[in-house]
Amino acid sequence: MKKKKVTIKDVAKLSGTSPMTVSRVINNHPNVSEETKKRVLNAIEKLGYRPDADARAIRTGKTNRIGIIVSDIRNPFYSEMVGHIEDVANEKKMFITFSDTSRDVDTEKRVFEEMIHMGVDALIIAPEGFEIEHLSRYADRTFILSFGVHLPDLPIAEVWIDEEAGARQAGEYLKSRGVKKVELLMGNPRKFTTLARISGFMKGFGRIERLRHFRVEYGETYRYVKEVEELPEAFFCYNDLMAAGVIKALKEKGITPGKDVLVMGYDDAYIADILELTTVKIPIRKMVEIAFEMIEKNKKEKIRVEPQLMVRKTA
Amino acid sequence: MKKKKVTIKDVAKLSGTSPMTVSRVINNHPNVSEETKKRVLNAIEKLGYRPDADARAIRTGKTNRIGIIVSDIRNPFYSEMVGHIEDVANEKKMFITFSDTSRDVDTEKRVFEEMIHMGVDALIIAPEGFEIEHLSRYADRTFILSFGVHLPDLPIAEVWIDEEAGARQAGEYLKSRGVKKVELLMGNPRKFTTLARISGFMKGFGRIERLRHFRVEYGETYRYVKEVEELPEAFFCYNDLMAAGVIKALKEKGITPGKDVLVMGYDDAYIADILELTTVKIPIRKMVEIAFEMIEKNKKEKIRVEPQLMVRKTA
DNA sequence: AAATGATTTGTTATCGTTAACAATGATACC
DNA sequence: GGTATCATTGTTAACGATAACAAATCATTT
Repeated sequence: MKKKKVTIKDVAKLSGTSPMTVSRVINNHPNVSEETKKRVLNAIEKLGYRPDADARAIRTGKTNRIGIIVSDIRNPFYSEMVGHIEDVANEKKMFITFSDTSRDVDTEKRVFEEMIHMGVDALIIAPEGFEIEHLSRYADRTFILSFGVHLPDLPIAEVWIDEEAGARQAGEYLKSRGVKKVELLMGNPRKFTTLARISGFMKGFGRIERLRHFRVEYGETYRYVKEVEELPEAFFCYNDLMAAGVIKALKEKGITPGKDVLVMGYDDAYIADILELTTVKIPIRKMVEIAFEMIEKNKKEKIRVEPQLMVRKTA
Repeated sequence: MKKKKVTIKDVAKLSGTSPMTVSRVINNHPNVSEETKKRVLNAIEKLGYRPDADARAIRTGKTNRIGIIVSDIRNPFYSEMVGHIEDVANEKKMFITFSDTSRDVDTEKRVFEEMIHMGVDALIIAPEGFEIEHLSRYADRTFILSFGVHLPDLPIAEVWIDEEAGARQAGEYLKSRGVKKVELLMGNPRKFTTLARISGFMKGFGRIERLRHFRVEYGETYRYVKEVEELPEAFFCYNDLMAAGVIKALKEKGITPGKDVLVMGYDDAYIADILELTTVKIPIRKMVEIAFEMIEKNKKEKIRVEPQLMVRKTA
């Protein structure tokens, strides 16, 4: 049924050389005569040979694979992130081994361990609930990079988002618009990110009227706002998806976002553009570039990036 | 710097057995005495041993990897698809090797070949521009499954979407609403999918007023509708993203989608819900389940699924 | 022409695991 | 007791590639 594999030996035989010579050809080693090189390449072409990545990995220790772990690929922030990483990986002809944990901490833990053990040249994680000790146990096995979250005590690379600064801008902006009563619609209160956004916002805005935590899903805030009786002057949401839920609920109540009630999101996913949502932009593309730079140079630094206010129509 | 790898030999030494016995333990072979099993497991625990996936792959031919190739992970249809596949893969403890071709045909060709050669147990593709011969050359090397697109002449597995039937429903619906003049805002005219949706729609609706092709991006239709002078009574869009662009443009023109002009999308991505978009739902979750069923049973069939009309507010 | 050095090629061993077979020890049966 | 039977364990070789070394070839110098 399945065609048998063409190996380096087949190529060697057909081209009348040794496996080693073939290996040298496919790896562009300098000391191969033009003539044999040609013969080998012919044979490769004729047989449709391609080196076996796994065999290489086992011998050289280099896998040419980058692992990515995110908590929910359906969230535009993460699709955006993965999309950009893919762009770069394609350029460099690397493969991506991808995992989505569905925000489940146990799954997260498991796939993290498995990725380390299956062998990746670098592992990019957008940590949701990683426990510190757990992570640090493996920090010396692979190049691990935290994408977004700042974990000061861990000896791993980071491109971290200064969430405090970002949320603070949002707070200051809403304050400057004369808002007095805000309600925050946040995510998981045990996540660093959530905490940072809350505290940042408060630094910029001052006292908060109300604070609620939801699962980071569009339907959650929709249902809440739909049912709530007393509306604030403004909502600041954990991300754009949740803001989308708010907007929809408001509209159904006959309330115009941006006029009667202000709504702000976070991330600047593409729905923000579609909905004219005022939000805080995270520079994903730039972050990915920095990440690859660090991976390539094996620099285990912690680089900070700052989000930026995007004023549109809803606030 | 990097910690050296713990291998099966280390475990054997520590537990006073042979590598083969250890192998048997980790693979749950029956004939291992309880006693040695315990000793081995202890040693594994103590050393933090995990089998090397690459070594296994090379020896057994099974990689435990599933390859996915999509054209744009930022498109909600594909994030949804990948998300569901991940859910199942997680259950089965398989890894996913993922590739995004950015709709580039050459990249698509390249990663396809590379995936085949790097070794995956199955390869799920959502083909954009695959050329037939190219695909069939590899059809006997790996289990290849086309997700969505119907390629009748190719000897590969499929869970294909009956786009004609889906688009036809849309056409019939719009006709039943008394619409006379429609405009179709479609994608790449060389894609099977595009063609099927056009012809299906015409079967349901009849004569079409106008037909345009765009890159499958939100901004494209937005700019177009923004500038166009004469509006039809209804738009039927290639997907929800493009419909989102239309809606935004209409609103900016002071036109209410669903009242003055009807707008329909396709896919039923989550923005459809957010925007109250009338659309055609593709049953992704179900498709993924069928796909895995086929992969597991090694059944090279072509299963058809039918989309379903979702009436909301914009049409 | 012999010696030297540089270039090109081949050999052997190994990466971590498992398949196939061999060996050991225990148990059962006549 | 001796042999057949079974469960358990170990040995060897191999998967496909490459690193490290050795050998062969060629060109260059004296």
